[in-house]
Amino acid sequence: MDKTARIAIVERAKLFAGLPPETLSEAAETAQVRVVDKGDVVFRQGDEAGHHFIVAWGRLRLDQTTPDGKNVVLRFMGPGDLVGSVAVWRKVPYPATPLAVEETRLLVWSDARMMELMQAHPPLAMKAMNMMGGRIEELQERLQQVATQQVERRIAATILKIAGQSGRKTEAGVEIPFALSRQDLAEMTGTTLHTVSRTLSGWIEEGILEGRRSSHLVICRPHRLVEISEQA
Amino acid sequence: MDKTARIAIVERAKLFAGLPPETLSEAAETAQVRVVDKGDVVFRQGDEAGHHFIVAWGRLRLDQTTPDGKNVVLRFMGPGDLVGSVAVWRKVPYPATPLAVEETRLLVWSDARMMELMQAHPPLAMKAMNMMGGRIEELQERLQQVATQQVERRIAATILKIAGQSGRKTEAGVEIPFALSRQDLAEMTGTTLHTVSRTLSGWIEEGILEGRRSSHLVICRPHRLVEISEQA
DNA sequence: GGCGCGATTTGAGGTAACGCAAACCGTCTG
DNA sequence: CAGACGGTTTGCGTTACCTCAAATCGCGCC
Repeated sequence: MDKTARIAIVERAKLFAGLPPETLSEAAETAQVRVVDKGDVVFRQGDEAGHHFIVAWGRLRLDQTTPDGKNVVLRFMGPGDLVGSVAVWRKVPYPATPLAVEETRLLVWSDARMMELMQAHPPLAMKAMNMMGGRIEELQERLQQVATQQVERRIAATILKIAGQSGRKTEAGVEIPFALSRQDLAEMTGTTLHTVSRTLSGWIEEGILEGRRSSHLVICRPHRLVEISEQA
Repeated sequence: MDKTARIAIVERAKLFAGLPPETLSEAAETAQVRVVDKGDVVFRQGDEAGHHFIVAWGRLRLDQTTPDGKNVVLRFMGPGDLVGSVAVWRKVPYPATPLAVEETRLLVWSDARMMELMQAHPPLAMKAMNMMGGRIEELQERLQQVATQQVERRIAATILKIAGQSGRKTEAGVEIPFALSRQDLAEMTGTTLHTVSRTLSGWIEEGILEGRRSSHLVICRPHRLVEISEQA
């Protein structure tokens, strides 16, 4: 990966978006590159946090495992997303495990390097706070959903959110361009894969979705899903 | 409120803790003071965000109302806690409403003033990120709880967390020193006040708690509550 | 002291969603 | 192509929790 490519990645990253070219250039130069195969993890929940990552290509699923062995999917992350920084800044162990659901390439900065960058370029700190704020809002919204809405609405909202982040238009509708299992959806919405399967089956019957038995999900009637996600 | 008092408050605030005296002094000088009566709000969800607040004395309940009229209690806040900043930094409307559950006094900074402070004192930005990170972790933990654990465990964990933040030792046990209704607990744990009431009744029977019919909750056997919050 | 309001308690019945279990189906492997 | 495997689908009994409803209590107010 040459420098131009790195700059392009850095430029697209939410953390650096809109910053002056010198900043981008310096950030790109000081980054390492790391490739993670499908199924492998970037780091593990509980590891000491020493590095910041930005996704260049690929897709990660951020998992949190509870003491009693249950798993929660906190979010999916794609190009431009920042991974691990919250823990590094707080000097606490990584609170979750990012697992590659497809081959993924990341830019890496050590704690020290990122610190230098942020001190040399103050707007970076502002950007970082902005991003963290976004995470807080997202989490508050999800908490509210899980706490007040019933399963069908949560599943609909979750699929729509993923489609909004990563969906691609095709002839048939909006496609989610990676393997998203019923188990994943269950662990994002706080339900069981059985309930997710039943719910999706229903929607496929009604022509809202396509994608029986794995393959990628395609949303044929997004508007209908929105209705479900908003229904009283 | 004189300057010494303000400095004492600023010093205790998590945002300023450990910073050099000049910083504290400058922060204290540039703050306004605001008093909010019990039952009144500091601002409303949806208002344009223009001010940062730090709780000096008193207690706030942070409420988020959903489009369909349901309410979620995001957290309780006491002395030292920062209110509103996430929205100000993100330049989005306040996403929730802080309501005073007792008379509360706050220090106030305009967006511009806080910006100046942060530019003059870079460690402030670090502190701010640290606090936001803490919120993220807290929210992730609560999401995990609501998504995977059953109601009894969630209520136990919530009471313990509140006791940890605000509890006071008394002869009978740890007391939660403000009015915490069953409705509040229900809106924090994603259940109904009926279920909370039944659960607490059970615990009072068993001597784990005291506090039938309002009055303040007292935790007589904290260890037992911890067991419940961890039980498989 | 009597009254009325809001919070709490408790009961009874219903149901959304879970847990278990079995069948099903692509896909990869040898 | 047979076989095994992992994700999925579906049925059925169970249950934790909700909803509706009523009784009870504490407190402030006149």
